Amino acid sequence: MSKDYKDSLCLPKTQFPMKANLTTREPQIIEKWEKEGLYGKIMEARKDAPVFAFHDGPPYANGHIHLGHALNKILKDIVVRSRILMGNKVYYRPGWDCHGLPIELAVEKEHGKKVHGLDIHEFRNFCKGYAEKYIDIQREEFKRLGLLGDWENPYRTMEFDYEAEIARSFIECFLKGYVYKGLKPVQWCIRCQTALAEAEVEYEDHASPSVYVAFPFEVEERAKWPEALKGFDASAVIWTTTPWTLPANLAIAFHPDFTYVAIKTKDRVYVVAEELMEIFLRETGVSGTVEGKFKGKELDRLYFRHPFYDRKSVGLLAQYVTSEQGTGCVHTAPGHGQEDFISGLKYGLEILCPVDGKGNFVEDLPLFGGQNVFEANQKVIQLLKDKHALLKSSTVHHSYPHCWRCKNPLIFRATKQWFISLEHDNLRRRSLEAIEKVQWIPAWGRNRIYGMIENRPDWCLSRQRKWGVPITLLSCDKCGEWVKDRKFFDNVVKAMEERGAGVWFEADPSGFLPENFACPKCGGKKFNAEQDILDVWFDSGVSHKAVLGKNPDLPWPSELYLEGSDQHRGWFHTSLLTSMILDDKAPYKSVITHGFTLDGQGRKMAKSMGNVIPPSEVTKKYGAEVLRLWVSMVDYRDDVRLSWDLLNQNAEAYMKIRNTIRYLIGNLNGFDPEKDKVPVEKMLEMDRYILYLFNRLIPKVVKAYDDYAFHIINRELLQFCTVTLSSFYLDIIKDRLYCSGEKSVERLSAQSVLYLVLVKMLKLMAPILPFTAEEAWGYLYGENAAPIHAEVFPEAFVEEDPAVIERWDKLREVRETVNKALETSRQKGEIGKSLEAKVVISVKDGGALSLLKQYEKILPEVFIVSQVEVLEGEDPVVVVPLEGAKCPRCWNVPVGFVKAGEDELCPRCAEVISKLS
RNA sequence: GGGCCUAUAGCUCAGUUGGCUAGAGCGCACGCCUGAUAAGCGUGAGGUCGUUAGUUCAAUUCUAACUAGGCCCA
Repeated sequence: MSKDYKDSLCLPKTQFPMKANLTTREPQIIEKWEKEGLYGKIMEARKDAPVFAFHDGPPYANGHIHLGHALNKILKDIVVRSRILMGNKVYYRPGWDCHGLPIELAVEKEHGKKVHGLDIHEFRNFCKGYAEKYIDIQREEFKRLGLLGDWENPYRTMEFDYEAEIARSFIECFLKGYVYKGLKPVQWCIRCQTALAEAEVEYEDHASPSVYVAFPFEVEERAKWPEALKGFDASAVIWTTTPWTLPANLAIAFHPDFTYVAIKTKDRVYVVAEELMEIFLRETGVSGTVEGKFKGKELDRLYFRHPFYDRKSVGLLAQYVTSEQGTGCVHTAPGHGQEDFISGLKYGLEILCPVDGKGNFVEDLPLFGGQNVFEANQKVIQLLKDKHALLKSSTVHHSYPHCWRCKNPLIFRATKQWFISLEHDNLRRRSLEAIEKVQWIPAWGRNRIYGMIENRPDWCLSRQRKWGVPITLLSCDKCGEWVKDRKFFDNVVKAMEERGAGVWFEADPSGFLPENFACPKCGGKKFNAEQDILDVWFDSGVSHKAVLGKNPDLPWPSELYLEGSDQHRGWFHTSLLTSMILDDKAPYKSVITHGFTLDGQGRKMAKSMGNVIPPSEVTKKYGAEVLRLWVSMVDYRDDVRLSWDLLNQNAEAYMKIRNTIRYLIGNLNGFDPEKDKVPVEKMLEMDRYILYLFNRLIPKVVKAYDDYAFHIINRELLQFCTVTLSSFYLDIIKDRLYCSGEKSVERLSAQSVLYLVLVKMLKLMAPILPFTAEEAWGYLYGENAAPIHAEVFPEAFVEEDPAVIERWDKLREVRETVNKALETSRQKGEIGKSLEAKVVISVKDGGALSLLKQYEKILPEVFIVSQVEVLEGEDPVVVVPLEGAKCPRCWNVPVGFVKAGEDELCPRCAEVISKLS
């Protein structure tokens, strides 16, 4: 029985725990970062460095963060951290969007009826408190993900100076002539006499009249009619469930690509869409024959006679015309419907709305003046019947919008609203031109936002709400002229800076007028103040004004915006428009979008589906690093999937990386880089080979950071750890590390590689795995070392020898063949571990033969076998199980033994032992 | 219904301007090791490249339609 030689080996040794215990360790590291002021230290270290301007899009201050937030903010954090390691100064100032309807609704829900009794200031205070509460909650949730930034000083759209900036920006838009007041249909409750937002609408079953109405073609234009109609006096038939809107009818919409048919009955000719003809005939009981067909586009701008007023109704084309119900000829009243309104704008129609806030027709409306709209339904139907315009009248039950407060049915009613004109000063065209100058990542983002800006209607800015920044305009009571006095606006903005946007509601805003101000138009002295507030999209849309350019570290324009792809319609869009108005330039140079988070099956995450994974549960179960690793694994430009299964996969990948790091640290035990580092040119060739491979990895990873292609980094780092290091290099050098003399050149050479790789690799992964990088950094350099997060990325650091790389790539191929042969032998039960084998390689190819001959001495090490013989011949690889005794120290089966004390050891071990004593 | 986008092994990704038997890692299966041990190593099985048509000598790659999914409109 030979003695135990374990003590004579240099086995890996470290306190770096194998078990990450992220759920408890991460919060400790975060606390440490805060305590030592890590972010301040980094900013200090980059004091004179070039600034990378990055602007945070503000999440809405409502509710807990969800996975989408986590994805977004972790991506941003990887950007921030990687740019810092590229040597830039990056000031990340997080923001929150604080105003708006969802918070108002939440406050109303929270406080119940009590809220209705509150005056506007008390109500706004409740809203403010609510937003603050959720900012605090979200801030903690974000910090838990390891996000680096100025969390003590975020920007908040409800901050007084921010509110003042919103007002100032709006005033600029107004004074530059972009802002006008126009009509727009909104959901309206005639009982509460108020506009309702979509979120306040409840859909319930409702019984409505259903009528088919004929609109005769204008006979005077017969020449322009489709051929099929020319011989007849034809009528287009519309279908509606709101007969009371017929007095406001100004148009009939057709689908340009639908086929329409002329149906001849015994006394008239009706036009309906071919696809809906059958339903039409069945519903109305009309019978007739098809006399001809034509496309909807032939009806563009033809005129029809209104069934009971002496006026025309124009034919227009619209994509929204459906072939699922109705007749394919859609009654259009621009004052009473969203789509009707859009079409009305497009065709230059009046936004006619002869209905007041109580739901009564205005007094001067012929035939129905003063009547309630719902009660007027039957009278309209009767009138249609009298005019022989009614084909059929019945009742339908369908889902219809109701007021969530009083539960009464709503109507669509045009109301006066403030708009930003897309045409004023060529805003639309200039914006489109600006889009071309921005780099969109991925590239299709350009098409998406371009199409939206190209086709969007004017921006409706006003909301009949309380929690927001008021539209600070006054109109003359006498002549209606809007006050454009600079001094007045300055006073308003100044007051807001001091006391917040609420000042507008405190007293009569006329008080902000200069003394003795009179209307320049009529000399009037009495003014009325607007009570509406601004769309919250305007708030966040001017963040570039309120946040950028006020601090040298956060300049305007921003280098980068990074948000979900829904923001092409949202923040990117509104920011662009306001910036074009205010500065005639986009506020960003490049824009990155990421996709949405879906479940493991690629389905949307929803409470009702039970597939929601809250970030807090991920950090609780796995830790932020695992979530961050997931973010870096997926190609975020497309939608991304997350499931517990996927997290598990990432937890294992994390363990692989962590164990590799741990092993490197463990084997560097006792290694003093100052004294022990072997210069590259004196290293063993295999060690240099690994260094070359790692050397190639560095620029690849740094470039991927620069390109924001994080999933490439994930793959490259993980593969380097598993393939190059763990299964190849580390496995091979075990013998050298453990069994060679502690300070032998063989061992120090390998340790030098481990050291270089570890230090540089930690920096490369620090943006993705900041906690782990920091933890390992501490084991290398001690707890008080300069933080890894203020380091810079490594650069390629050795001159590669391509011949070495080529030779070793080839040797690795041979190694694979040898492994297959060993496995076969193992399956046969001839050997267990590979050290029990001798390998005989026979090759014919001259080049390969000389290569193997050249390396014959170290091949046992490379293949992790005891002996290797290289022959010229045809048999590729023969595995010979070795029966002989193994060296009790290194477990190799040597060709010959050497006496060392009481035992026989292999020559190498004998020498090492002899030097020990 | 419209605009934009996506679809390659169970999962996450590669696949240069169309051209060898479509790759990797993970997972899985089987095995080895017990001196990285709640670790490490080896081997292997998995793909009609969403479907269908078209262009071409040749299509995962180009075109169209369809299907499924996502975002934004309506």
